[in-house]
Amino acid sequence: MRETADFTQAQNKLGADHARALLKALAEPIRLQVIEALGDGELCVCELTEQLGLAQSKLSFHLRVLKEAGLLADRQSGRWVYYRLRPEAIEQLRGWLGDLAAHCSTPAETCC
Amino acid sequence: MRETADFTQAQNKLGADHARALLKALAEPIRLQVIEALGDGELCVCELTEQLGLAQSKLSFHLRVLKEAGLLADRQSGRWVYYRLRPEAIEQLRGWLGDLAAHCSTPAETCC
DNA sequence: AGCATAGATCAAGAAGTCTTGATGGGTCAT
DNA sequence: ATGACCCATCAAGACTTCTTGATCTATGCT
Repeated sequence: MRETADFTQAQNKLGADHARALLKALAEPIRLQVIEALGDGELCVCELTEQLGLAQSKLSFHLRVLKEAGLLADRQSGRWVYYRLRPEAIEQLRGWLGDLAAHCSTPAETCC
Repeated sequence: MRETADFTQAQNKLGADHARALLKALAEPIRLQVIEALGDGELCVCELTEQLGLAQSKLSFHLRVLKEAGLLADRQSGRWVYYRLRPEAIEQLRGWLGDLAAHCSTPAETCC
């Protein structure tokens, strides 16, 4: 199972695949650290590498996952690439979870 | 990385580990199907097996993951084990995501 | 042009997760 | 007590994802 789709475009309604990509992207400690590190504003890869103490290619791998899920946006400036959060993505996921929870209100019944 | 913790207890604040377990649990198509199937109310394993067309041991594996994440509760009655949703877990995750998004509001600054 | 730095990508191996089929424990009916 | 059924668990293999180190491209400096 490979995640190749690019979910960068903002959408009001999240498809199940996009939601899964977001969930999977967030369910990883390193990626969560990246998210938190970017909470204070945009950073370039070298700064992130240093702050998190990660190998460059490892960080690059996780940045790609986050970006493909739509959680990050990047911007090149000279030699540097700056990554920043797209909080809309988190909000979209929250909305999706809300819809999911809304489906879970029917009263129980017997089975078998 | 093995998830052994039992997050069944309701808590107002979600720890990062629990949040990750929830995210990971939801980021799987079969487990999502289970959640959706249980949206209409509690079902026993044999019903789920039939509805989703899954091998029994496969379903059992995923039920365990969902239960350990706190998304499901179970109840034994005679020979049958009934599983039901714990929508609080989804709400907790929504809350956690809200907190995460709240951290992402600081203005950008230069780096390197 | 030549060199240094930032970062992406790739291939191979390590680690994690899922699937499959077999086994075992508990409950009920006979 | 025997047998049938429901379900959990286990071990082995299949498949994904992550890590590591090397290589490659692009930018900018001298």
